[in-house]
Amino acid sequence: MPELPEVETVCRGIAPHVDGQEIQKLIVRNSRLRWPVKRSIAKQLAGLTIENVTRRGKYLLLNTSCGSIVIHLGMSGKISIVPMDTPIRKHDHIDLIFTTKICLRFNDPRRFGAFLWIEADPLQHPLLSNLGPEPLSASFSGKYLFEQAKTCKRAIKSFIMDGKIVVGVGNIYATESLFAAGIHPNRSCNRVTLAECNELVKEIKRILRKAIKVGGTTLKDFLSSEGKPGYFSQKLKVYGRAGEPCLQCKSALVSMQVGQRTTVLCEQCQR
DNA sequence: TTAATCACCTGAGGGC
DNA sequence: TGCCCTCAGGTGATTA
Repeated sequence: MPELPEVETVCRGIAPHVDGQEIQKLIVRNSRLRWPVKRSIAKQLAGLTIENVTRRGKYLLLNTSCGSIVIHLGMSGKISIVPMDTPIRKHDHIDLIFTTKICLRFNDPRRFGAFLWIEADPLQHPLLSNLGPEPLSASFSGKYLFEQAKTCKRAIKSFIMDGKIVVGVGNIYATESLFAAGIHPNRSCNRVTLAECNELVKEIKRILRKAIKVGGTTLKDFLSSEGKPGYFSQKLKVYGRAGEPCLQCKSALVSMQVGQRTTVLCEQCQR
């Protein structure tokens, strides 16, 4: 399931293949993604050149001179760079074919992903304009998190997974970061101190950087654009380990629901 | 205004 | 072996 490190890995993986490429055509085999893919955009895209590939939160932006293709991988989305005559597999919904006969292929079994064409500054689009800071940027600090959290009564885990607060922190990294910071995921935001916010932000940044370095986390669904798995799952300390001993205190890790998401925690180490 | 819940969707895994 | 059921999860929309 792609989170920020996975999307960053894909972004870095596809950029060398698509930067400067001229779009020949768009093939939409299945338009039923999170939002219907308008087949009419194929005419608009033909002839445009991808100037660069960037990322905002979990959105990939393929930027051209007159707009951007915005891709979200959802829960199970994968992007691969393949020769255009590569056989179609199940769930290969979209092909973006370049004049060099290279194809950017979007595969998404669960179809929670998105493929949009935005004819303006994508960062002003409603989907992206309200997003919080990038977690690895200087603007995401302990002080920022504390200021946002101090008047809020939500569970801290739901809070740091809210894209309006900070982008790109999904269930896996929120779970791991809260364990590393020793904070119970169900604690109300307004009961988290500035010192704890500093520690939590430090851990979020550390864990995300580490995950990016090894290419993301492979659980059931994620492979990079080159088909390689990420290796961060081998470093997870709590996620997916309910019932197993805590690596710090040896007591059994427990599983609970926070904001309709499964969370694993150590009740001894997280308060 | 804020927070919680719902809906979307399919593959994996377990039970029978 | 095959069928059925449950679970997993990101995020916008809806509801309380």
